[in-house]
Amino acid sequence: MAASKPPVTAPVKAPSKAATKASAKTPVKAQAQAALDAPTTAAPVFEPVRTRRTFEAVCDQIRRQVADGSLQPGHRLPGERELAEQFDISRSGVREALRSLELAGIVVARTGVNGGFFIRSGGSDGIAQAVRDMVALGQVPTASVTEARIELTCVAIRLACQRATDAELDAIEADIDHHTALFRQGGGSRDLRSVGEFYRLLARATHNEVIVMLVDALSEIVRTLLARIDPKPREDIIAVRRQVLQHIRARNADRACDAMAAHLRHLNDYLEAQRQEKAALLSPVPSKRSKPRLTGPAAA
Amino acid sequence: MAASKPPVTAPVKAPSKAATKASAKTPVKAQAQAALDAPTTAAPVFEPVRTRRTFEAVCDQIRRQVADGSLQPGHRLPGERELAEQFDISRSGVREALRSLELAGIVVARTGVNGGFFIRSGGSDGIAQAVRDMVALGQVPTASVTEARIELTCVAIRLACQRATDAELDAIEADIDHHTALFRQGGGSRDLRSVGEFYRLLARATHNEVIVMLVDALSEIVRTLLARIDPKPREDIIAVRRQVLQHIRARNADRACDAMAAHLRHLNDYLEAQRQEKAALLSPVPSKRSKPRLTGPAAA
DNA sequence: ACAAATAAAAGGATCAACCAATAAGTGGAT
DNA sequence: ATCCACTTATTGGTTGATCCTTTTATTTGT
Repeated sequence: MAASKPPVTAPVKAPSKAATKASAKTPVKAQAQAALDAPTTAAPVFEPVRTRRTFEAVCDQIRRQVADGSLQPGHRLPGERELAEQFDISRSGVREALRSLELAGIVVARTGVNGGFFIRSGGSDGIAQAVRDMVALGQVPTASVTEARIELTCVAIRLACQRATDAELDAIEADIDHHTALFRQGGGSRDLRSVGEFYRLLARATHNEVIVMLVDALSEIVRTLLARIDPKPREDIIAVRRQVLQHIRARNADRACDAMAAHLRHLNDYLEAQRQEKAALLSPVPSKRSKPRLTGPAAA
Repeated sequence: MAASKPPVTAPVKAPSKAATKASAKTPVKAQAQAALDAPTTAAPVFEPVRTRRTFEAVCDQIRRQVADGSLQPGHRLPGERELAEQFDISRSGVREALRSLELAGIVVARTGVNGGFFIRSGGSDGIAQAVRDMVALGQVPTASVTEARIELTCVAIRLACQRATDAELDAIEADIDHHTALFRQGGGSRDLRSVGEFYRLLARATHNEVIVMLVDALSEIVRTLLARIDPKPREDIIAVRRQVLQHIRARNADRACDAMAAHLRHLNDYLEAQRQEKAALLSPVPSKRSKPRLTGPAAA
């Protein structure tokens, strides 16, 4: 049966598929290893290449097919069991690969009959997650994040001034009106969640999806970074947004940028001050509450 | 023995750890499901929450500990087997979680005794990968990518004009000199690889790590997007870089930006033309060379 | 004292089940 | 004929046991 269908995917492992599966499994690893232990002698002209675990090879094959259009959004991959057979690896290996692709936002899993893994269409969470991880891990100060966000927002405003259609600007205005109503209504603290909608709509007016993705990601990061801090000047936010929108309508990029940047900077300072205040309260008791680390620093 | 060590990680699954493991395993999923099928009645005020597969819960716990500093770069996680015991899940689940974290650049695996999973320190490949995936998948036109890159580079230049130290600018100049030597030497096609170094150094002069990450990612994307197209104007590139550097040294952001943007736009046009030309050659034969898709479009 | 052999620890991979969710079919009651 | 409940097959989700490979620490032999 395996011979009847076209060899859609190249087996990840070795030459052929022996019956007992006790065939050689080393060649892939040998190649990877040879590329890996280049002893960093002269100029670093070599690609990272990295160790090739089986699931990585699977990921690469699928990624490549997505990249060159062989696999398009909505398409369905063969089932885990069938993929395992085609790649000639175990189902676990396939699953690890699919996990990774799913985490990266490439595919999405659906259970049940007629389920399976499908190529995703939209979604830009991947970038947000990546930036968030960098922030959490790389000791990037939050100031850098907010600054980058300010700069990117200004870029978006300038492009929007050149390209925004009336319909898009109307959508922004509708969003502002929506928020105004929520505030008047006494919408409590829950409305912080939709702060990003304004920026997303603004970015969309640039007609550049990459800008949308980046602005969206950074806005979301800042939002979660400074979450649960309750900012007072709500009316301010509304006012500034209306102001920025009017400047954009007038195609006056400079004034729109200035207003936006000043607002964001001010807001950032305010929130940063609160953060420091809160940190000062907590600093006499670094405490290590009850969250021990998994293990201590590594020996190496 | 399990009781002697502190409960470092909360078991992912249910209440307790029964001896036979035949205990209930539904509560986590039940909760997730309850949160999931909120029928979208009123305003979308709920967090995405998403279905909680076990490995996702594991990822979240580790991510959280990384985020709040309990786990810092260099630290070592317990072994897969021990983690499986602590989380009270199978080793496969732990592996899937660790795979995901590794793909995201959070941890790195080392085999052998005294090996294990370690928290990574640097690295910004995650963003590049995310953007690349979006491009491959989301049908983002390459023009959007290059435009975003141009805008971001200008942002970097402006910030660099404000903050760059002489040492940083000297480093850029050294890089340019290095490339000049390579070109004169007739370095062939290999030198395209290090195009990004200039932009990385430039971005680093902003003293904003997020900008560095973003510029780096976009530069790398553009580089791979337009790979194997051999640009003629090499001397041009060197000349423009020197020019931009001089403008930055003079703290003249506007002129530096203009020079850079004009150059990038021109280069982009040139490469885009080549791309279209190449596409025109290929279009009469869409061919589907020998790379069949895994399956056809989904029924759903 | 140094080198080779060995043991141990850790990730890497596989297999064979079984569980859970779900779309599609089946069949009876209205 | 229509509609609802039930069954079923398929597919991802999870488990645990078993083995392989790599790497370091230790032992052992000269």
